[in-house]
Amino acid sequence: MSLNQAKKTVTLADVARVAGISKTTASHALSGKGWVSAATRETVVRVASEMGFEVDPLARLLSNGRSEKTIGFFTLDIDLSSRTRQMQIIQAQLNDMGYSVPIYAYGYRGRDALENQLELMNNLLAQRPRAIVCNTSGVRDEVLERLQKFVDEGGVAVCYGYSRSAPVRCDQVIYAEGESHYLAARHLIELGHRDIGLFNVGYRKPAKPFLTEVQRALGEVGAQTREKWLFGNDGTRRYEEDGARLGDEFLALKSRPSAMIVANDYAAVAFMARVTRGGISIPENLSVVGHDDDAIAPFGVVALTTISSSIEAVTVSVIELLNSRLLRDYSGEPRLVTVRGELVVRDSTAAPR
Amino acid sequence: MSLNQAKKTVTLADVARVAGISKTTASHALSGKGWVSAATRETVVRVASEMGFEVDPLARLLSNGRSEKTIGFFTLDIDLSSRTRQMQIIQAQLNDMGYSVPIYAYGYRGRDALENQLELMNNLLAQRPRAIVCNTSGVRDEVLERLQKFVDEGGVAVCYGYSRSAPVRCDQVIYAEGESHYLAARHLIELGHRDIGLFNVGYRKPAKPFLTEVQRALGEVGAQTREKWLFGNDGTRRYEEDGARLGDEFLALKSRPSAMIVANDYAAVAFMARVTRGGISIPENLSVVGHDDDAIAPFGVVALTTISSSIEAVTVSVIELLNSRLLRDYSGEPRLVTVRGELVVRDSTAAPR
DNA sequence: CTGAAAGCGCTTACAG
DNA sequence: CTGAAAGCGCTTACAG
Repeated sequence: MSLNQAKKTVTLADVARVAGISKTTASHALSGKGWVSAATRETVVRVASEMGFEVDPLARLLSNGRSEKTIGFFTLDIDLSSRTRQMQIIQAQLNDMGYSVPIYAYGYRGRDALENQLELMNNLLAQRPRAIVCNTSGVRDEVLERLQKFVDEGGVAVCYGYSRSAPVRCDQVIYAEGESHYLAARHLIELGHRDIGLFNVGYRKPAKPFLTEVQRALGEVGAQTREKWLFGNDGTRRYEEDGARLGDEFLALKSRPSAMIVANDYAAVAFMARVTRGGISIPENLSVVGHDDDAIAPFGVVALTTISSSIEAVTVSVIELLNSRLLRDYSGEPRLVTVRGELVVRDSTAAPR
Repeated sequence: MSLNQAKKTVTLADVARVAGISKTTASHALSGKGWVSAATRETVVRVASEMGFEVDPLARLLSNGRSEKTIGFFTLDIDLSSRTRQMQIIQAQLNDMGYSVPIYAYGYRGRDALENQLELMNNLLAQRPRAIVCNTSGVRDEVLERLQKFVDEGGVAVCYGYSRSAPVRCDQVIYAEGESHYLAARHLIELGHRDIGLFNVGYRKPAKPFLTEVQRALGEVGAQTREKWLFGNDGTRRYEEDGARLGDEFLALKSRPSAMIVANDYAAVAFMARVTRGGISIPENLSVVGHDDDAIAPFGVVALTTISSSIEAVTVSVIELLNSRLLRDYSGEPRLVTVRGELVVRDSTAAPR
């Protein structure tokens, strides 16, 4: 709008003037701090509501420090998976506790260059929230350093993410990703599989904890992974599209593994559909295990065996850690909670051949 | 943290003192506004960075009005569907244009009581963003009134949502939901179906534009909907769960329709899986059409025929409307852009029997 | 119980 | 080119 017709909003001073008292008293009356006679308070409250007065949170913040009722949520990617559902649940719970919980996210996967991440964190920090919940998945160390500073200055932060604990001295809950993949591999091995392929989302090839844990499981029975059967992607597409591509690559294989571990249920469901239509029947010719136990898992071409990533448990822990700091004033050492996945057997896995 | 050891952060005044100049000049040097000698500017910039100075956005805001570089995103529900992908894309584009785009959402479906909605909007407004993008789906009029006030005060807002244009005098893009369902119904009717069932998410029964448009299509061939075949839900579960329940209800039906229009692809996919395992084959015994063309649509038990909700088109329009106001300083009358869905035929529909 | 005054950290006319 | 001063809208010792 070119004409900045900003209607003068009503301020505390206006209220005070109309009510015939000082700003100080008006402030006290409205906030409930300090002493004010019942009569005065009543007048002020009435006048304020008549005039449509609302305190400017900015001014309040500037004059008194931290924003007590807001908790910032930092996450790089809001994907269409249980992970986002998890964020929602955390947010909902905090809302119920009376906090405002704006989400600082940066578009979708593949856009989170360091510079963008830093800016995002700075924007969040600028709100001076009471606390910060940080999904550390994909977050760079430089960004976590800023978070560390926030903590050092007396802010409370709770981080959650995969495998490695983030380099921040704050409460954390981590999901033991490697162990989960180990579970998946063990399940397949016990069924008799030795030729196992891997697919990871967001990495060119299955990376660290995923790959090594599957190799460990395989090693226990004298088997190993094969380079040809290691798949990944660049993490910019949707899970289903990645899964379908994987299906194409799989169908093009000269020699195929008898089982696939696909690190995302949506990708796994799309993969199964593509491969089934390519003539492979699951689980007769191919076993598939997913990851996350997303809502879609039971409803694909065949009900998907998967690893529950304990969305629930992570959520509960995050809230609990936060509560102990916020409500119970706990101020001890940072705590680390580890959550494990569980195997959920459905119909997509069976003995090979 | 009980001991509020907040390290004194460095302020503009500190920088000015160390650089041996006034706050005014320091401010000018840093912001690039007003005249400052090159030498002074250089000194100030160096000192500032040495001291790790960063302007407090709050103070800046309080002293100069609106927050130029932030655009607030208001949406009630971040569901796990294309709708969220759409939000991400809009956010990403705005990020690329240099805006910070915090998301103000309120947990998940079913939690958005008026009171909560209002508070959410107030929190967003408190940021004094340059602009607001508002997904009006499910948003109450009282909340939109607040948004109207924002617009009246010179803020720019763009709303987008289903069917009805929101009661706000601002640019809007609406998705013609009713027409889309009409398309779905026509498609089925042309295939020969007369017995069509409906499922809507978030409503107890298929509501206004959905129901009436399907009835219109049916009316054109002298057919009509049947009360028994109208399904809905309360909108608090995940789409897949809703779809599975629908499947159970469908299987329990004494007489069944020959086709179902399911207003969400995830629900439709789960519905198909459940019903298929219950012995119904699609499309031989039952045709199904979904809605949204979500990423999952092609990958269920059978590839789903659906209506694309033109996520892309909505996104483009929202950005364009925003740009014309923000970049090109357009300040004319509010504009209304209508976007239509398109039928995407896949394998879940065929002639009945 | 009430109020004058200082202060939060910046920006911006306005006067040199 | 530079700076003293007022102001953004509130809160909070501190003094009545």
